[in-house]
Amino acid sequence: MSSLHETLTTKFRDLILSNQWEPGYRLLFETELAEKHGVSRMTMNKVLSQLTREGYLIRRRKLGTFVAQPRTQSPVMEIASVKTQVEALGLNYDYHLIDREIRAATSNEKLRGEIPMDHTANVLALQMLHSAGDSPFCLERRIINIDTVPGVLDVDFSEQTPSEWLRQEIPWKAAKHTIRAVNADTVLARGLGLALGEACLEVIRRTESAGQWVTIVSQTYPSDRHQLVTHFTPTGERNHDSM
Amino acid sequence: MSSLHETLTTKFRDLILSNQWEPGYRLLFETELAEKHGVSRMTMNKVLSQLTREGYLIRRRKLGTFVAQPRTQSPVMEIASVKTQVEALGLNYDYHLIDREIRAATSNEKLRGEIPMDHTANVLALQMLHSAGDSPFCLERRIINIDTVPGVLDVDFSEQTPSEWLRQEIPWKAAKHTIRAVNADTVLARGLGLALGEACLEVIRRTESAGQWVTIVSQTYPSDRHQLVTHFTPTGERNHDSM
DNA sequence: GAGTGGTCTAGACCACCGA
DNA sequence: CGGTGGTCTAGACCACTCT
Repeated sequence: MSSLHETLTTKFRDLILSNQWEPGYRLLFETELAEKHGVSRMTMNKVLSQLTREGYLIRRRKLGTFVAQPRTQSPVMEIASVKTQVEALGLNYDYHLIDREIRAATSNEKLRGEIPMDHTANVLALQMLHSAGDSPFCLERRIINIDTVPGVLDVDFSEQTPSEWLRQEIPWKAAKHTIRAVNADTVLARGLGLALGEACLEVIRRTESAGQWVTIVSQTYPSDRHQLVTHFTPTGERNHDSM
Repeated sequence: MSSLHETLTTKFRDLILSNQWEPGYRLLFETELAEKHGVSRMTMNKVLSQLTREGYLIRRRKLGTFVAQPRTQSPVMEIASVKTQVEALGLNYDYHLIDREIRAATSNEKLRGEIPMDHTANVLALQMLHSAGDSPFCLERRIINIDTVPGVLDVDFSEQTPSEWLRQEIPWKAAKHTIRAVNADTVLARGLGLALGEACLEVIRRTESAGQWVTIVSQTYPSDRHQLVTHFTPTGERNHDSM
C-alpha cells in the first residue's frame, strides 16, 4: 500500500469501479500522467500495465489508454445469460414474462441476508420462463432494487430480458452466486413441465454495484438440462462454462 | 510472447508446473538470474514479481526466492476438502471407507470423456462416506489412475482420505468441476439416509497433472446440507466458499 | 511521418531481516 | 552489520498504427 505504483494503481482502479471514469473514457497519455502525478514514466507504466492485465484498461498505440468495457462476454456472464446457453445448444431461444409487480421486500428475503433489514422501499419483482426449442429451460424469479436502477420501472421487459437490460445499465458490478439442488415444488413442476419432486439446479445470483445491491435472481433448471462446469488451475485462475 | 520478460516468465512457470523446480526450491538471487540470462535486474525483477503475483513464487528479503507450495488452503481446495467443510460447521468429522477395488475402467467412464478411450490399465476405485456429527454428509465415489500415482496401491485409505493423500503427492494439479442436481437413487438414499428421490448436489471433479488424468471423484451431498457459493468481480477475480 | 505504447538498461537508494 | 528484495529514475530504442 505504500509504494508509489501501488497507491496509484488502487486510486485508478477505484475511479473506474466507482464509474467516475466511465467505460470508454480516454485517460491522459502515459507521459502526461507521469508528469501530472510526479513520477517517472516507468512507474506510471507499471500502474497502467497492471490495470491492463487486470482487465480494467485497454491500451492501443497511437490512440491512447481507455477504460475497458466491463466483460459482458466473460465466463461469469455466460452463466448468467440463459439466452447464450440455449443458443449454444443450437436451439431456438424464447422467453416469456409471467409476472411483474411492485411490492415491499418480504421479510423472508431480508432474513436470508440478501437485503438489508432496513430496506423499506419497494422492489420490482419479476417472474419469467426461458425456453429452448419449445420446451421450458429455466424458471427465473428476480427482484430489482428500484433505488439503484433509476428508470427500471419504465422498461418493458416483455421484449428485452432484465438480464440484458441490467448488463448495459450497470457496469462494473460484482456478484455472489449460490448453487444448490432443490426438489421441484408445484410452481417449478408446472412451470418447467416436470414431475413433482424432480431434482433441479438452482443458481441464485446477488449483484452489487458501488456497495449497493442491485438485483437478486434465482434461476432454476431441470437437472437433465443444465449443469455447471468450472476449470481450476493451482494458481487460482478459473474458467466457467455452462452445459 | 516475444518480449524478454514474457519469455522468461513462461519459461519459469513451466519449470514450476512440470515440477522440475519443486515446491520449496530456492532460485538463484535476482542479480544472479539476471546475469545468467543476460538481462538487466529490472527485467528479471519483472519476471519474478509477476510470478509472485500469480502465486508461483514466494520472496523473502535476505533469504531469497522460493517456489511456493501449491495452495492447499485455496478456495478451490476448500470445495474439495469435505473435512474442512464439516469442521467449519463446528461438527465432528468422520469418514468411513466403504469399498476398495482394482478394476478396469468402465466403458461408461470412458464414454463420458473423462478417461481416454485407450486407457486399458486398471484403476483404483474407492467408495467412502463422510459424516458430520453422526449423520451422513457426503457420499464419495472415486477412481484413481494408478499409472500417474505410483505407490497408491500401498496406501491404507482407512486412516487418511485419498483427497488428503493425493494433495500431498501431486502438486500443481489442474481440475475441472462439474456441478449438477440429481435425485437420490437407492445407493444414495441408503448411504446418506435420505428418502428416495430427494434432491442432491453432485460435484464431479476431474484432476490432471502434467497432462495426465490423476483422479475422478464424484461427491454427492444432500441438498439441505450443502450449497456452493462463488463471488465474482467484473475483472474475473473469483473466490469460492462452501456452505 | 509522427506520436504513442512496449520494452529494456544502468544505476541508485532504501527497508527489511537474518546473522 | 551485510545482503537481499522493493522500488524508482532518466534515458533510450523500437514497433505499431493512425493520419
